[in-house]
Amino acid sequence: MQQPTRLQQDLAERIVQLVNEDGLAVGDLLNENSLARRLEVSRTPVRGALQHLERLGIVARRPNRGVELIAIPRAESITAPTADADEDWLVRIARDHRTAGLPQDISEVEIMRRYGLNRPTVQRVLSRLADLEMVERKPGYGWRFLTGTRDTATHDESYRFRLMIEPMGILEPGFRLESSWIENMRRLHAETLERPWQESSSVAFFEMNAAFHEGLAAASGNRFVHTAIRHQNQLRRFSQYDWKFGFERVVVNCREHMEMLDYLARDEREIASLLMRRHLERASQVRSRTDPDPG
Amino acid sequence: MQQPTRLQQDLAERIVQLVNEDGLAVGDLLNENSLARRLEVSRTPVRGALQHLERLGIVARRPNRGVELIAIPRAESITAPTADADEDWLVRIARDHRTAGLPQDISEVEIMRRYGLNRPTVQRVLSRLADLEMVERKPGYGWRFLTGTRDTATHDESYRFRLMIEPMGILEPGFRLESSWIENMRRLHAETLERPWQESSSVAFFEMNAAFHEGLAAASGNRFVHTAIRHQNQLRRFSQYDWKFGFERVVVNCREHMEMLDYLARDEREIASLLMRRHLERASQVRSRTDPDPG
DNA sequence: CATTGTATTTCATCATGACAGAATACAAGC
DNA sequence: GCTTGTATTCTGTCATGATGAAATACAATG
Repeated sequence: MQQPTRLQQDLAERIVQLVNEDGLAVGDLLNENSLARRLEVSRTPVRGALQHLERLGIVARRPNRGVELIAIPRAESITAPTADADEDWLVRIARDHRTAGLPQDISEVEIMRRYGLNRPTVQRVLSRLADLEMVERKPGYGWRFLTGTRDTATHDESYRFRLMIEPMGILEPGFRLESSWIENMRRLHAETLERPWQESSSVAFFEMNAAFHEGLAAASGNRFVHTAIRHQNQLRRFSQYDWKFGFERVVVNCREHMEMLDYLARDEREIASLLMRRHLERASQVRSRTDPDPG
Repeated sequence: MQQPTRLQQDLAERIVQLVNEDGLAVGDLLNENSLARRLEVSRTPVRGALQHLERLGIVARRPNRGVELIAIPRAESITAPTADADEDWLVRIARDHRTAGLPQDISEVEIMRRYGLNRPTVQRVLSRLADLEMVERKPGYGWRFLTGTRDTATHDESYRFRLMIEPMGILEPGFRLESSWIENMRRLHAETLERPWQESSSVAFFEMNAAFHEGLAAASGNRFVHTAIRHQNQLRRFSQYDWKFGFERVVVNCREHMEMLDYLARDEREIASLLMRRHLERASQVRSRTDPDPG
């Protein structure tokens, strides 16, 4: 075994996390069985993860005695480079269509040819795009892209939908926000404001933005709210990876987010909800200024 | 070719529909090419559909001249018996789990064995169940059912989510309702009230109920509202196919729906929206009476 | 006796090929 | 020239087998 599996990398990360949470020290012994039980997985992939950690010099195997902790690592040092393989194809295909690299109607084999993908992958990607209503199956064979004429309308519908949900989500009875989450978000926003803006920052900015809204949706305690917002984020990911509104809009966005965080930290949810409403209303108008709706 | 394909049956239905819409009479000729163009499909499946209609005695082929209409059928006489093959498995598997016929954790092959399904079908079904958050992939192999402890909470969350969306959907700027849809819904509801209630009516009642809410969501003109409600209906389909609240609740439900239809027919959308809010609030409390929440 | 090491079984994914149906092109008939 | 008839090509689904990884059972060791 050379390259650790996706699962093994995940487990390695989670093991490091557990080590930190349990406050273990150098020299302590880890136990394959209990790790497997806590991670809800069999011993086999746990061993793979431990071998990976061994190569990184974090643990050392003591035959028949346990796995000794050599160094306490930070979680970041293990993080796998690849996130979700399919996700990248989703974004790439959607973009290629927008930039007219792909025809409106297309077959699965055509995509296989163009991108050198195998059929299962293409099918997964297409069915995910279909969930997002970006493509649909044609009656006979093939698929058809749905975006095109409806793009500007979609934008408005998306914001009106979020206006129904996000402010109300904050008022859900089960709403509960970790203070560590708030702190983390504050830090990320502050860093974004301090760092000079570059073209390459747009993806990171988008993801922070998405994480903010998704985190609040998750905190609502209402899984349907959460699912709906995750869905929205995934959709917006296609069209907004290339941020074209300049840094001043980034500043406004971060300020508004941080204001909400302030009130949420004090559990002033009614105010936060109102701020969210205004935030979304403002954001929805941004496009109209730069790219006015012909309607 | 013996049995018409799924696609061919669909096309047969749509051809009948077109015949009715166009007001064609017995003796008129149909044209394969134009049908294929209108149905956005090649001639091949159209021919299959026409052969199907020929066997049913609705058309007759006139070689090299056209396809003659022998009888004007009602759309219902063609309707295929099978709706969506996967859908049935979805419902069945979800129910089998609820009634403890299936273990909490299960592998794909286990499902293949139990139901005699092939792997692609199992994978489609499982991934759809995963979209509905009824199952999730275990870290290693296999799947895990998520329902169980969370069922009562899910019920409340679902209604609160719908309360955010459905009343607002009626107020969407793009809202537009076909008057034929209103009439059709009125008729269905009236029939439900007149006909004696039987156990077997519960599925039909559920589907009418779902069609009402989904139709209004579609009318909102906001595709995200529509998608979200479709999603909710699919979810409720699993737990509510067996209606256990008696006929009096059916009566209340139909009356409330019909009241909304009255106002919608007069385009009194604000009132309809308010009625929808109250309707959902009442419906959400029904369970609490018959099956009180332990929390 | 608890722990790791090893072997076996089970599982899911991928690759390949067969097959049925849809798309396309061309021929034939009125 | 427009229509259906026929043949060919293309596409997607299903079936099968190979492969690598996870789950499980058992052995070995301190």
